[in-house]
Amino acid sequence: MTKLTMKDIARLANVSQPTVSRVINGNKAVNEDIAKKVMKVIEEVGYIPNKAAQTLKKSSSHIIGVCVTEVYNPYFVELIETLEAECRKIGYNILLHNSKHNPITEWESIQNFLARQVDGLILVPASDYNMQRISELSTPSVIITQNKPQLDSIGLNHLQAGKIVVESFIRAGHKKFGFIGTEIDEKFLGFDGSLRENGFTFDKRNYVRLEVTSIDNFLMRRDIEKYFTEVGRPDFTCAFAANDIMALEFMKAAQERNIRIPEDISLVGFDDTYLAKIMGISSIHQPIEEMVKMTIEILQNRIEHEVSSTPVTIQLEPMLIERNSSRWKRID
Amino acid sequence: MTKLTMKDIARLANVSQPTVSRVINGNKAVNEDIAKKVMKVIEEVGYIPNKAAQTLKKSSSHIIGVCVTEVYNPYFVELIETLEAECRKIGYNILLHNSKHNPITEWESIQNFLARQVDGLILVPASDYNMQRISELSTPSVIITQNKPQLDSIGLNHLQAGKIVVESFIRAGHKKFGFIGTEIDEKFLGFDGSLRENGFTFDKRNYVRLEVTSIDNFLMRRDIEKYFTEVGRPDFTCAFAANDIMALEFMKAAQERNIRIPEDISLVGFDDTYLAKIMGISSIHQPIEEMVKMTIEILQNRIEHEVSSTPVTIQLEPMLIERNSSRWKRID
DNA sequence: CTGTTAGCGCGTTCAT
DNA sequence: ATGAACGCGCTAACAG
Repeated sequence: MTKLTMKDIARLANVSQPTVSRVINGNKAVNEDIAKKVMKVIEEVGYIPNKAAQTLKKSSSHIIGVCVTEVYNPYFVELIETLEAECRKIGYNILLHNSKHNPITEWESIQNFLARQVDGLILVPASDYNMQRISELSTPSVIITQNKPQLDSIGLNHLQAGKIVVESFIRAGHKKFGFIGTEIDEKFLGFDGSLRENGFTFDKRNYVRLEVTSIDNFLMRRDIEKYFTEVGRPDFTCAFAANDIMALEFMKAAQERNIRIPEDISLVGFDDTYLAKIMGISSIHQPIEEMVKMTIEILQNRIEHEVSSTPVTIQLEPMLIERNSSRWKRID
Repeated sequence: MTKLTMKDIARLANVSQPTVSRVINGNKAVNEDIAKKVMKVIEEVGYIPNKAAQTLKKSSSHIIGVCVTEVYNPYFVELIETLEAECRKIGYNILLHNSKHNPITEWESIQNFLARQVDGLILVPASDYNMQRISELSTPSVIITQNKPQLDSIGLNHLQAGKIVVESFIRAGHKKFGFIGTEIDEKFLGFDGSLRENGFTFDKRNYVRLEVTSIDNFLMRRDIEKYFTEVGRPDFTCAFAANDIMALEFMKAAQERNIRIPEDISLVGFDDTYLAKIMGISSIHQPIEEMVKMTIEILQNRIEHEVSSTPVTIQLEPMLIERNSSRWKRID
């Protein structure tokens, strides 16, 4: 079966090609009987309009380009799934790329999106590197999970997240604090800042540092093992991990050294993914659905109304979900 | 910055539009100086060719449509990531859909792929429902993870996987066998068949059955809880789970009831995902990279040579990776 | 080597 | 209400 075009349908239905176009696009100005006949032919032969031609003609593809930084973390998978579902509801498809935290790759992806005539971009940014030129694009874009001044963005208050965790640790009687992550980000700054506010200081040796490039099981485990080898038994009684995977990896590595969670070390993760739920790890909840819905609303607005006013910045508040990994009162 | 076309570049470089096209497509029959000038202009203004127009002209989009059944299982995430990486290497993008085990959704996705002029399809089938009409498409397609007679397919020998697991259980001294899954599939048939061959029978009450629709943490857990509530302490000393998530959920639910893994119940999962690695769950390894590479090779062949010979069927052999969840000799 | 011409499949005037 | 004609941006065939 060779590809059919509108012309073929027109011939089969004894009408002109524009009439077929009108029928397909629900143009009312067309005789009902003719419309029915055309529809019948379309059904019979299984004709599907060529979106490349439609895109070319309307300079709109009904595709949203999405670029995330990783998919190892189930949080992003859930994010993508929700994005896809919500986009589908309003008639958009998603073109998905993975920058793997690499700004060069991110920019290549964006070029590709533009070449494919996407109507909008949704980005989990790999770094600040591309933000400026993204803001200069004629294609509207929204940053998700983080806030960036130059662009429409919708993120979580990471500073506040760090603070919430510190406060819960302090309430539970902890005095020595650990952090598990890849970099000095806002989560850490909130964590560190809140410690100071409460009269504590963060001991740098309690930073379990993973490489940004350690985004698989083997590499993360290696970094954590390295920490234990260098430091021995950790000098903290509670720890905040930058995401649930890190929390889980740390928990397993600790348990193998007979460090009990939460008795010896209380643990809080980030993202509140299914991993945290299954494993009973406390975690900072990110309201994915809310974020996604707002993101798409903003984007759709930009696409349809093209109002290039000042960037919209929305910041959602984090919530700590307490589970067994941190349900422990410290008495000493 | 409004969208630029080849015509604009041509004007800026004082050449004709087809010359720009030649330069971009690396056509050698073009004066070097002119080529350089054109390239310079392209660089300066940041021109990107319109792929919708290219697609329309060449009736080839350089897109592969991929439709999977779920993304909750990290196995599929890894599969998708590998597919994307391999496709990118040969200049293809991926359009990703999720059928959520629904054949209707699957067919809609395929229609969408065809509308977008994809050059090929890669499918994790939702059921046999669409196989026939997929085989009648003019767009080449390959089924991955399972074997289907009508189509090119590359899968794992699931029967053999069930058999391997049974044999390892028997060697460890087990006599009462459990299965955790959603349906009577080949894994189960291999498991059950091998039990018979070895003089055992599978007790239906030892089937921990999850709904096909239970593809998230909450629902799977509910199904497993239901099993424990109905059956009480399971009457098996070893169990084979249809995937790693199920294995993990079962493990956690069991442990909460003071059933020890592996001492009381030895456990083997399926897919050998990072979950199994982190949690020390034995699992059947699926050679993702090998599968993906072969899939793409077959597809590329079909796309380029269009040889519609008989379907290619490749079946890879499973391998059991033993970890702590089943390292236990049963003596009774 | 380069420019002119045509046409991919569709939506959109403009006539009728 | 319908058809003829045009053009979206690009590649390919053909002249010159």
